[in-house]
Amino acid sequence: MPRLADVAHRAGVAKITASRVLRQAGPVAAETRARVEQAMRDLGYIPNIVASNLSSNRTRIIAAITPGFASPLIRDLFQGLSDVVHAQGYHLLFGVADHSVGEEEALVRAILARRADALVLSRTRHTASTRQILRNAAIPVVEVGQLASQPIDMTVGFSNRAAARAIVQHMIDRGYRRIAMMSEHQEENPRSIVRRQGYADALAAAGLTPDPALLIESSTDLGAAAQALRALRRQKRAPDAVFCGDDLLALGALFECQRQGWHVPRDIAVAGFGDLEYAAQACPSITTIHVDRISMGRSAGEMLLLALGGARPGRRSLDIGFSLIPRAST
Amino acid sequence: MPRLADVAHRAGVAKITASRVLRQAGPVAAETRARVEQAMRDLGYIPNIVASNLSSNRTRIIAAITPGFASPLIRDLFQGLSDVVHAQGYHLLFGVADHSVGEEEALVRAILARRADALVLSRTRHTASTRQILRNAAIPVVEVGQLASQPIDMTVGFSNRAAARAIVQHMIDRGYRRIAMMSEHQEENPRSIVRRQGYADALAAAGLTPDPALLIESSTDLGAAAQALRALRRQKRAPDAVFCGDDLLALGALFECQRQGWHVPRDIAVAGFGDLEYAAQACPSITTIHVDRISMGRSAGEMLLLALGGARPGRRSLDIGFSLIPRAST
DNA sequence: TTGAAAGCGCTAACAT
DNA sequence: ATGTTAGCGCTTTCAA
Repeated sequence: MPRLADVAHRAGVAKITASRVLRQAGPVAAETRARVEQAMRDLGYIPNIVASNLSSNRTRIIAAITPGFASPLIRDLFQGLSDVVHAQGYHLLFGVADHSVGEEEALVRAILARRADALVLSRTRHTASTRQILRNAAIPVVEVGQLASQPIDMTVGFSNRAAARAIVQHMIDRGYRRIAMMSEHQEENPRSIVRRQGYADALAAAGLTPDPALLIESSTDLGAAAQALRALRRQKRAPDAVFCGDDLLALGALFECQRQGWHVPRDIAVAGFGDLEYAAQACPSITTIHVDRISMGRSAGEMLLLALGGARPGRRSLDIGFSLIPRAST
Repeated sequence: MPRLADVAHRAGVAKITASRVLRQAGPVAAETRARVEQAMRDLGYIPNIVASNLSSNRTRIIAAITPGFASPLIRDLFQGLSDVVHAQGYHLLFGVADHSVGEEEALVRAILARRADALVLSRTRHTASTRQILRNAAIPVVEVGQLASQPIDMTVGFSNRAAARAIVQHMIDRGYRRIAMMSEHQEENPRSIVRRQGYADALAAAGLTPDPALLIESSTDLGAAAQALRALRRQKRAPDAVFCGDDLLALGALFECQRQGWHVPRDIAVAGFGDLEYAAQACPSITTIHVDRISMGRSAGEMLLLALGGARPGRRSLDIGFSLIPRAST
């Protein structure tokens, strides 16, 4: 493989001049530049960025730690993020930490060892030692999704609690009184906890007594959601509405209603969370919370790029908000 | 930041000995090892993998070029892939090439410049020069998804054509005769082309005359699918069945049937592709093609790891197949 | 089992 | 505008 020295030799210049052409940095005469570029083409030169990384102490790698690729949040987030950072020559390196926070810590170490320039965390709970390691590393870090109350560095997201509260409030306004909540097990999805808090907030604000029998867990699976809905309906005092912590659960509940011949929203109202592609088109369409996930990713990327550019902007926390989308299902 | 030399000094050994402990390579006395490990802990040492990369000429980075994160195929594929490669200390680096093949070539160059040890391509059409560059680079490459007929190196996937043929064949067997096909525009999704071929294969095998009026395009969007279905039904000789090139389109079509009061499958049968989570639970459940996407990703990872381990296995092409899942919608 | 010396291919800092 | 020198922090090779 040709090295920069080979290019320089062929162009009749010193290595550093070829390097300047490569990086488009520093002053190079147009004529010299052309000669070097020609030499690069002639040799089929592909720079060794690893060497560049070592020498310059920057990798142009942004690492991202995620619980997996499954969720639409993650998917759109990374779409927006990669759009923004690719445009500046950065690449995204992924670490998947599905399970424990301990796993996260090991990943953080591995990523620091790779000298990533910046880090994206799509989870806001971390071990104390993870926080410490990251503070020491002094690279830009952005926590994204649920807005972090005590960010390690920066955070972009929205309040799941406020959003859940808003949608339950909406159901109360519509006249529903026995509102159930179906959500994932908290271990699986930490957001369930805060969404439940928002649900409780709304009930409390309306002076409604929460009924533990109306809280039901379901894995993220339409079949499980259908089963959970049946369980709710079997109760003596069945709910007149159900808030699902996720549009996928809402869709499962909706299909179950169709199978059983329960009219939505007359027999039971259904609300979801996330505004996934099918929520607007379902029959009936599903009331939900919309979050601009792609722009969340973009904003995260922009904050990182700004920080990488040396600017340490005032705003270390960006609440991108949410919107309530009332539809036919409530 | 502490360097390996600092660790070595503190442990009273030479750099190389500390290096051997770090890499768990080469012979080190248990007692020496313990001293070095203690020194690492004392100093909070985090190795500089960039330096290691340069020196050893391996990065333990597997790069993946994808058209985006949106599709379930990509999502599950990378889930499986990352599971397998993380376990061996490899990390995944992403490049998104949504648009042109020219963009892909630039990305391939960038990735080779980063000295990725291996590459995953989730698209099987490439420029001649991309193929050439990759051949020269001589790193393991796996093309995944649609099984490549002329793989650059290795390929894991299935035949979209055979799968489409199978499902249309199934519809014919069920007695449907005017079978429409709804699919994405080929520019957006190259798989549409081969799925259409499979559709044509099945019609031809059954001696049915293909009717161009029954071919309709729709973007991957439930609203667009609903609109496309209405257009099909408005025709003088309306179809009695529609094969959607994607479960999402099938879901959109199904919802439209619900809204219009068209009975599925009596008024019109609907089939999809992909067996997404909602296909089994929809009302009625949707006939579709199932592909084990996660295991496809795992297999791709295993092939790469094998090749990286020096083995150049006989099988450079792995067809993981598909299965037809007949359900209530047909 | 341990170590000394010589790079890996590039860029930073300081000339000229 | 161009060049020289000296590393970046590790691993390889060879030797003891």
